Amino acid sequence: MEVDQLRYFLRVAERGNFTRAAEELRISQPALSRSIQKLEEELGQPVFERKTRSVALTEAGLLLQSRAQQILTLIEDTKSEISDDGQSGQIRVGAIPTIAPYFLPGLLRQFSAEFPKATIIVQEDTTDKLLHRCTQGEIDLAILALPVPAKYLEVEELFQEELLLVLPLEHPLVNKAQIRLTDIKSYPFVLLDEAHCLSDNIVSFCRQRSFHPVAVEQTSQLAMVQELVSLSHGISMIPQMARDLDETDRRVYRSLSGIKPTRKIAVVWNPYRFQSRLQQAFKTRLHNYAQNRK
Amino acid sequence: MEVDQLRYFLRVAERGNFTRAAEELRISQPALSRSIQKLEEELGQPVFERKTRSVALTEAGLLLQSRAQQILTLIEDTKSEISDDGQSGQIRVGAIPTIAPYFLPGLLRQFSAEFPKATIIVQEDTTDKLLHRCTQGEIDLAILALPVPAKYLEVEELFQEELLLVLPLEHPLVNKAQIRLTDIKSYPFVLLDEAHCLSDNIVSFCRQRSFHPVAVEQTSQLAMVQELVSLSHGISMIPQMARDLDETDRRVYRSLSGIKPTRKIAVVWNPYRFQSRLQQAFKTRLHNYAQNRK
DNA sequence: TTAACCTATACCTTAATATCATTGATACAC
DNA sequence: GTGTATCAATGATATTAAGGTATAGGTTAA
Repeated sequence: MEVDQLRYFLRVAERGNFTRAAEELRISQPALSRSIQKLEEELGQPVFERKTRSVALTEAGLLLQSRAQQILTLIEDTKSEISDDGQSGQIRVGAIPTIAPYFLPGLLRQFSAEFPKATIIVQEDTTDKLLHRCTQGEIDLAILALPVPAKYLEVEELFQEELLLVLPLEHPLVNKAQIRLTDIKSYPFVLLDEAHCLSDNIVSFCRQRSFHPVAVEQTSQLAMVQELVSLSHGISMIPQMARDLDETDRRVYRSLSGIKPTRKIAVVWNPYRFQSRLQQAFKTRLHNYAQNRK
Repeated sequence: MEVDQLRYFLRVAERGNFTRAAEELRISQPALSRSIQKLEEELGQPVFERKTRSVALTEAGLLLQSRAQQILTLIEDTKSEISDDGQSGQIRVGAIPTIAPYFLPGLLRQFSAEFPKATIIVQEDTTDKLLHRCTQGEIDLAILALPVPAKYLEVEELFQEELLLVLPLEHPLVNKAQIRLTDIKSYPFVLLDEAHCLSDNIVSFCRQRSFHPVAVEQTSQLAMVQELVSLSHGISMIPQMARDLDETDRRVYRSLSGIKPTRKIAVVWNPYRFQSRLQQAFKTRLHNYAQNRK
């Protein structure tokens, strides 16, 4: 049983298709077929049930899948652990799009200065995809907003931040001394599309106070939300960190009176994997940076 | 990092010598050297410190040793687990020399009849070597006498049996109606050499009753002890199971009056390794056989 | 200094694994 | 129902990696 065979096997299992898996593995399809054949020969039974348009795992294959995963992870972690000098290496950080551009740059600049030999790879994605990648070991840690359905993952809260109301310049509420939640009920909202958890945060906050914001427009970027608000397409709520970097005067930010909407930012990682010293250093710097942000 | 590389590495680490390890691995020494070199290249640092007459593990090597062990065990167990049909496969049983020939044949006959496809390999060795092999996964289970210093191993007692006094035909004690421990104090003993735990059992039993048996002769086999007793070299104690198979009339077996010396027989295995269904079947048959022995 | 002992290197052979081209089988569209 | 697209498997061939032999090179011990 060879390491490559296991790697190949897992990819086929994931894709359910030899041809596709072979492409991703950058080997030819016949090579992949034969590799799996050898594996099956050694195990004395097939691991895939070949259907006409796809392949499915057999019972033995299902068992092998989890074991192969373990074996490869153990090998990967062994290599990291041995090469761990606490200074060089790479850290793969995931973050949701409503955090990444507003929070990471400062942290990364600071961290890179302290650890010049380290390579940091940032991946932006939605919460559920980041959690999946974290579980799979494709990223080392993820920075996202609570709540997270994080089974088998470690979660540590970093900080809480306010969501600010953002209004067009000429909006009637701009001149109101105190804006309460009930005041905004009747105005249409501009929100991020449903893949983003920020919308969930906002909607669930409103719902708890028994109204459902009417979204007139759904976009995929926070900057777009801000621009649309400036153009009077609606009002919205924007995290403090995004507001801090917004220097325009074409829109107005206001803090709600009464109970303020907030979101909690947390870091998530897979505790079953080896944590390099560099990773640990990154996490402590992350906590410090989160504390001293203001 | 290849599976073979890890296998090679572990052997060199164990032997502390490339040439010797290569012989055991049945590859040439240069092939082994190169394989380790590639491994070190991948890890970015040496795993062995080459001394002039031997090689020692570096810090990285020490780390790799335990990880490599884990990885190979995981791979082995995965293969067993997948190929496990509950009928075929092999079981490697270890037993101490004072148990193996008297206890195992009957059990093995019975087990082989029920599981004709199974292969059973019996290895006779001393208690500490068997425990070590069990820990290393070189044998699946061991049958030996308590007490066992079995860290990280599972121990289950099978049964207890009496140690019988064995005397030459013309020995003065033969005609005594009841023989007590105090009666034998003055007679010289024939014992197994110190590698065998049966001697420990006997000596510790006597010691607890405050006398130390004088050994005039030390042999390495129980059959030899029996023969020497017949030739009046001394007296001894023999486990019940060995007495049961001894059909000669050239020596006399007697049960001691009062507190009788005994030994406890137990089965030991490594709970951290995968237990095949065949192995589990063997263990239940082993328990049954031990119970119904009489 | 020489012999013994080890590991590393150079060079060659063999075996494993890849690729390319193609077949064979099934599903789906028209 | 015939044609076409989709896949995995196979055969022939090329490439690459691993292993073997011979030997160099370095260190210890007699």
